[in-house]
Amino acid sequence: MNIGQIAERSGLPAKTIRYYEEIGLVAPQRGDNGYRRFNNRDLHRLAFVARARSLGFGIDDCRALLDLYADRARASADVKALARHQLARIDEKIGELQAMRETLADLVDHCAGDRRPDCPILQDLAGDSADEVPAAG
Amino acid sequence: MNIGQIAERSGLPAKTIRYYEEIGLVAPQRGDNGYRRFNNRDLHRLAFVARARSLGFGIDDCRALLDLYADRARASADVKALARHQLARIDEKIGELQAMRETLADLVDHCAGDRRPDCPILQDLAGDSADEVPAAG
DNA sequence: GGTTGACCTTCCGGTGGCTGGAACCTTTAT
DNA sequence: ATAAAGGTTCCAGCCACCGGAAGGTCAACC
Repeated sequence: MNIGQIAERSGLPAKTIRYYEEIGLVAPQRGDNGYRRFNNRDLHRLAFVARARSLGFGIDDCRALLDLYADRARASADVKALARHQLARIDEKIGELQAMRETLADLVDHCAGDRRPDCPILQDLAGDSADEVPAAG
Repeated sequence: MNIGQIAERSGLPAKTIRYYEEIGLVAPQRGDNGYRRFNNRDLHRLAFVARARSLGFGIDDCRALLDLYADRARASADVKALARHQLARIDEKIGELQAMRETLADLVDHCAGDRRPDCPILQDLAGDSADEVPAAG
C-alpha cells in the first residue's frame, strides 16, 4: 500500500507517517519508484501508535509500548507501570487546568462585562490582590 | 534594575524576560554598558504577563490584555470576552484529558500487573476492541 | 503520444514558549 | 591581579508535527 492508503486506514496524516518513519517508529519498504510500500504489519503498528498517542502517550512511550508488545516474554506489570505513569501525568495536568479554571471562572463571574472600564479581571492580573468584594462597609 | 533583580521580583527567569523583550512584550532601556535597565513599570508589566500566563493565556492574549489594561476607555466586556474564551479552551482541554483519563484508568484497572504477559492495555492499543470482561459464562 | 491531475518524493521553515549552552564583556570583591 | 558573579548576543533544541515549494511518477483520457 502507498502512503495515502495507509493514511486513510490508520487515520494518521501522511505527513505524520513520514515523520514516524524518520524517527524510526515504522520502517516501510520502498518500491523501485521510491514510493514507500506499507504492509499490514506497518498498518497495525501505526494504528497502535495512533491509539497510544490518543491516550496522551509520548513518542518515547509509544516506542516502549511497541517493544513490550513485541516481547512475548513481557510482564504485564511493565505495561501497567507505563500506563500508571501516564495516568499520573494526566491527573497532574488536569489538576493544573482545574486550578486555572477555578481562578478564571471566579474572575469572569465578578466582571460586569459591560461598557464600563472597571474590571476585576484586569485588576487581578495587575496584582491588585483585593479579596473579591472587600466586605462592604 | 538589572535583569537579575527583575527576574527575582517578577518570578520570571531572565531568559524568559529577554525573550519577552524580543517579542515586544516589554521594552526596557539600556545602560551605557549595554545592560538592560528595568523600571517599576516594566516590572509591573512583567508581573502582569506572568500572572496571565499562569492562567493559561497565550502570548497574543497577553498582548491584548496589556493593551486593554492600558486603555482607560476599555469596556470590561472585551476583557471578559477574552477570559471566557480562555475558559472555554481550558474546559476543552480538561474534557479531552478526562476522556483519556477514563480510558486509561479502565485499562489500568483491568491489567493484572504481574509477571505474566497477558495485558489488556496492549490488547487495546493493538486494536483488540474486546468489550472488557466478556460476560463470563 | 501528449496532457491533465492525483499522488508521491525530499527539503526547509514554522509552530509556542521558552530553555540550554557557548563565547564573550562588565562589575564587584578580594 | 584575579576570580566570581553578573550581564550580553547568538544559535540550537525541545515536542510532535504541519504547510508549502519544487519536482518525480502514475493512471486515465483524447
